[in-house]
Amino acid sequence: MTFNERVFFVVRLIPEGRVTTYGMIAKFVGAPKAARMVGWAMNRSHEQQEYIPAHRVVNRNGLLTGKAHFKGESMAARLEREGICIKENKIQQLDSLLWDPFNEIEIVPKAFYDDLNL
DNA sequence: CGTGTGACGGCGC
DNA sequence: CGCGCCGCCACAC
Repeated sequence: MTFNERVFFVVRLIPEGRVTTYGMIAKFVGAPKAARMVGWAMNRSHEQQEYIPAHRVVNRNGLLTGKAHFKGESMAARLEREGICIKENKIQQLDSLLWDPFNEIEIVPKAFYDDLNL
C-alpha cells in the first residue's frame, strides 16, 4: 500500500462522532514526521470512489484546519451532525472524542506496511 | 533531474 | 502563551 492508501485505510475506520489528528495518522502509517502529508492525502480523498470521512481529521489542537476544502455541507456542520460540539472553529472536549488508531485498530491488512522501509 | 508548495507538529525562544 | 524554524514527502510543473 502506498502512503495515501494507508492514510485512507485509517481514516475510513474512524467511527461517527469521533475524531483523530493528522499527527496520529502520520505516526500510525509509519511516517511520524509527515503529518502535512496526511493533510495532502485528505485533499485527494475526494477523488476516491469509497467514502472517506475526512471531516473527522483535525489538527492536534482540535482546530478544523481543513474546513476550506469541503464543498456543500461544511466541515463543522458534518461534525455537529455527528453530535460533536464546535466553538470558534474548534472541537470542544477533544480528549474525550479522540480516536487513537494505536488503541483502536486491531487488524491491519497484510500489505499495509509492505512499502515501508522499517 | 530541480523546485515549490502544503488540511502539520515538535522544539526552541 | 505566541511566534518562527525546519523536517517531512507526494506531486505538479
